Formats: sequence, structure tokens, C-alpha cells
Amino acid sequence: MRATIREVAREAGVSASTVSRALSTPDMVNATTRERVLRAAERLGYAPNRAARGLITGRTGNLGLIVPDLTNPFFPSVVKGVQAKAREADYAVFLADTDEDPAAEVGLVRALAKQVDGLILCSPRTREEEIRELTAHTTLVMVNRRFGTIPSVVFGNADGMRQAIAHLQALGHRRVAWVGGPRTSWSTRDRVRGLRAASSAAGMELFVAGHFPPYFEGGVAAADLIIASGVTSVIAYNDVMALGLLSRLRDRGVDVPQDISVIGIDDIQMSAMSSPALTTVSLAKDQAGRAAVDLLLTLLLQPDSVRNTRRELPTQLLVRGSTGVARTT
Amino acid sequence: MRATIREVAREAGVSASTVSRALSTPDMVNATTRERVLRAAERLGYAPNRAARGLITGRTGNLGLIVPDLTNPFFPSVVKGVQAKAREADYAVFLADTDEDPAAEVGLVRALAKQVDGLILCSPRTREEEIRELTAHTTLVMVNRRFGTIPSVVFGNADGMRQAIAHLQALGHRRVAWVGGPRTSWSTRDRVRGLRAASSAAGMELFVAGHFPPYFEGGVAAADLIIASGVTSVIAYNDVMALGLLSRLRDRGVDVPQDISVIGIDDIQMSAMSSPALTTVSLAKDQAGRAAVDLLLTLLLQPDSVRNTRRELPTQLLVRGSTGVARTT
DNA sequence: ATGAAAGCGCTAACAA
DNA sequence: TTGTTAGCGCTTTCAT
Repeated sequence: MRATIREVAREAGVSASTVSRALSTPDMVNATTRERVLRAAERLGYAPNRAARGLITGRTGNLGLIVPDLTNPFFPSVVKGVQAKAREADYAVFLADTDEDPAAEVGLVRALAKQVDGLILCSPRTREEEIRELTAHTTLVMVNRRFGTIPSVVFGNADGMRQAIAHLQALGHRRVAWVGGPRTSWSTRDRVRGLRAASSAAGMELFVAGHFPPYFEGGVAAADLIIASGVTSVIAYNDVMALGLLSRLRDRGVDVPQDISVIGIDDIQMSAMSSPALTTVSLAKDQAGRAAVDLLLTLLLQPDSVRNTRRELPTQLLVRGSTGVARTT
Repeated sequence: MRATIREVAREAGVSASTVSRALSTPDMVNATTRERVLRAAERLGYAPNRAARGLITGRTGNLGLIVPDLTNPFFPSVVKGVQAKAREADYAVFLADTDEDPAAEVGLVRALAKQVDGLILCSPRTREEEIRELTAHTTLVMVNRRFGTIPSVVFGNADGMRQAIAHLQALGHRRVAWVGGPRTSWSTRDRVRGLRAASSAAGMELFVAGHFPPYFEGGVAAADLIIASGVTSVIAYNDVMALGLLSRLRDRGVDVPQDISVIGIDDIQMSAMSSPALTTVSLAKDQAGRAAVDLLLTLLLQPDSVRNTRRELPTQLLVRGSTGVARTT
């Protein structure tokens, strides 16, 4: 067992409250006393029990983070960002992976809610009514999704799509296909919305191939539709799917970028390593994590600060080998 | 704010102690009273405050998990396994990513130690003295590493290497190269040890190419040495490096598996999706996570149960397209 | 079987 | 500036 505040108090020859103050509100205690206390604490290897502190302050110093599937390469970066920022603020983070099982989520959050000051929900497919229920339990911040008045951090999908379309257009493409992710995902809808706007503004013809699982296999499955559609370029919901696309296109003998240009979204590590390397709309995922923590902590300090309640992170097209000049049909 | 035990007590017309008993030790309370209490709790949406409970029981119901780098595809699976098993046991898990910064680790663990019942350390490169210091702070279980008497979960690297060598030998290979990971990593040493044993037992000539960063670039960097060495087969420390190898070999015009057979270790998702698909020694990472939790919980209940203090998980060679019959030199 | 009371480690009034 | 007191929500003696 570790030293308690009382032991430190005795060691320093002061009362427990003085120790508490010396540690939490240093300027409310005499400099020399504080020195003595700090030294005693050091000597005993004392660190306050956060649970006990939380019991009285009502704040735990903990954060909760909920993700649907950690093996999806999008999420680890977000988690890292959250981690890093939380640690800087001396917060610890509870992580829960719902395993793509939205049903588990509510129970999970209930359990977590007691132990955290706030929750970061990074879960594009949770049903809206469930989210609403969650807000009753704790302070919530959402990543990669907007819902009602809940503070959120999202990516500038519209601008990303605009960049992608501009790039394709500059390469001479006139027809582009969209390989969508899950129908229920907020970012699928946001991205296709941005894409529609961008392509119509640019006078590009858009072929929406439909919804596919957000995995490699989803991209594989979409590839044949793409080929049949006769487009010269395609944008996929995420990089993993784009890699699936690349794989199947190669198997079909369709050369990238000679015959078809391919663009992904996300900039996962693997996208730079495929051949051809994948042109992609890069998302600052760790920044999103950091921003979410930032937002949450601000919210906890001043619950009524409505400003900055949604933060939009920039996206950046990364041009690599999978896009090239349009073939002359 | 959530309902407290006292409110439930009032609602049920009993004392707080009775509520506590009805929830924690149901058979110590009259069946009908218990019914009444449970109903009241349900009605109020009551859930015990774990921090308060922990304050008195000394157990938090929380687990800590420390990983060096979540963007390394090895770790998310382990984390998922830990998560799943922990949740089954009604434990919540704190996750900390040390960002490959061993120095941060000790501080992190100190902070975490107060809030958890035990810690799972999944960090192959932490210095030994630091680990020793950590054991003073909390109950520790290690994954993918052995150290002293600390309970650990590891993979059967030796058997995995044996399988890999047997496979290559059956394909007619006589010379195999090893592309090692970080010098300081326990599993690098364990794997090369297993490989030495396996190859000498099989009468295979082993060329150790040295130590490389455990990333794609590490594999890329090693490729030219491999080509120059004249081996017909190569085993890499992990799949990510093997993919780097594949990439550079292709750039050099060396055909896989025609000219060189390549084997990875880990079976990350991407390994099945490369072309050629990567033959790899599969590690049951989520099982490792589950086993670690299992071990930890057992340890917490019966601290002196030395049996099962180290668990070794089986490995399984997955033969895919990157290995083939040895070229006739 | 149940209730009253004490106390886990800490902070926040309130006094001094 | 410091100490005393009370109490956060819960469990656990100890009575009854």
C-alpha cells in the first residue's frame, strides 16, 4: 500500500489539509511549509489517491474513449492523439472497443460514465437515440460525426472531396465513381454530399457505386462495378477499400493509373506502401484526437461555452502513384 | 448526478447497508427484500460508484494496459483481446500508449497504479530495471516477453520458427536469411534463438542480416542485403517488415516467390492482401490479450498461485503466395 | 436478516 | 496561513 496524506502530514509536521493545499493550491500555503510538505511527500513516494479525490471534488481526472474497432487503421491514430493530449492535461483514459456492436455501447458507457469526467465517442454508426441517451449520463464529445448540439470534431470532407475532384479534373478526367462505405455511417453521407457538390461544380459526371463494407473486401467487391461503369477515375470511402480496389483491378488486368486513377481517404500507413502508392485525402487523425480532448476539457471547465462547439479539421490531398492522366477513350 | 445508495435505500424502505448487501452479497438478504431493493435500484437507474467502493474494498475494478505504439498493427489486436476479456469480468481498462518512449513509462505506470488492480505490460523494449521498479507499484503481467518471475504470456516463437524452417526445407531451400527487429526487443532475441535452433537442426544455412527498425522501411532497407547474400529464402521479424521486403524486392526486379521466398511473423490483416500474399507465422494476438487478463485476475484472487505463471500461446504457419519451390541456382 | 456507526483517502467549508 | 470538522458514496464491523 501507498502512503496516505496523513502520513505525509505527520512526516512534515503539519495537518492533512495543509498537505492537500500544498499539492493542489500551492499559493495558499507558506513557501517554507510547502517546501517541507513537498519534501516529505517526495520522501514517502506519495501520490494522491485520485479515486478519493474524485469522490469529493466530483471530478475523476479520467476520460473515456469509445471506438468501434481498433483494428480499423483509422482509430489507433485517433486514440494516440487522445492519449497524448490527455496525458499533457494529466488525465488518464479509459478505452473501450465496442467491437462494432452498437448494442454493447450503451451498457459500456453507463459503466464508464461514473468513472470519467467526459466521454469521447468515436463511433460513426451508433444510433441517434442511443447517443441521445448517452448525453444524459455524461459530457460527450463526438469525433468524425455531427449530431444535434453535441460538440464534435470532424474533418473537412467537403473540401477534401473538392481537392480530389480538382486533381482528377486537372488530369483530364471527366467521369468519376464513388465507392461508398456503410450506409449508416455519418461520414459516408458527409463525404458523398461533399463529392456531389464538388463534382457538379466541376462539371464532372459522378457514378455512385453504392455502399460496401469498409474493409479491403469491400473495395474488392466494388472493383468490377467500377470497371463495368467505364469511368476513368474512382474515389473510395477509405484507404483500406481503395487498396482492395487496387488489388482487384490488378487481378482484372486493369492498370492503375494507366487505365483508372484511384483515390482513397485517410492516409493510413499502408497507403504509402502499396504499389502504386495510393493518392489519398489525408486526415489529421491524431489532431482529431487532440482536438477532442481539448474540446472536452474546455467543456468541463466552462460548460456553457458554446463557442467552438464544433471543430473542423483540414484535409489535404496527397498525390501519389495511383492517379495519373486520363486515358484517351 | 446519479442516484446514490441512500436514495435507493429510501425508495426501497430499507437501510443503505441492506442495499449494499442486496447488490454485492445477495444471499445475505431476505429474498423479498432483495427483490424490493433491486426494483428500486432499477427504477432509479442506480449503479454503484466504483470509486467509492474501491476506496473501501481496496479494489478498483480497473485494469491498466500499456503498449508502446498503437499504430503498430500488432497491438490493436492484443488490446481488443484484453478489452473483451476484461469486459466479461466486469473490468474497465485504462490504456496508455507510451509512444515508444520508455522514459514516459515509469511515470505513467505510477499514475495508473493507484487506479488499477493490476497492469498488463505489453512493451518489449522497456529496460529491465524499470520493469523491476514497476513491480513494486502494482501487480504486473507481461505480454510477449519474459522477465524474472513476472507472470507472462508469450508466443511459441521457437515452434513457429521450426514450422517456417520445415516449410522452406520442404520447398527445397538450403539457405535462409533472417531480418531482425530491434536489438533491444525481447521477441527479436527469442525468435532468432528459435530460428538458430531450428535451422541448425534442419541443416539449413542461416544468414543473419542484422537488426532493423520494425517498420516497413526496415524491410525495405534489408532487402538489398538479402539479395546480395544469395539466399533463396528469408524470414522477417514481423509482417510489416516482410511487406517492406516484398516491396523493395519487386522494385529490384526480384520475383517472389520465383527467386526468393519470403516469410513474415504475426499475420497482420495486410499480409493476406499483398500480392503475392504473405506466408506468415500467425500469432493469436487477441488470445494473448485474453490470456493476460485471465492471468492477472487469477493473480489478484490468489496472489500465491505460482502455477500457470507463464502461458505460451501456439503459433501457426500460414502458407500463402510468397513462398514457393526453391530456385535452382 | 437488518440497521447504526465507523471509516476508506481526500478536499472544502469554517474557525482560529 | 493553518488546523479542525464534516462528509463525498460506499462497505463492513458490530449490534440487535
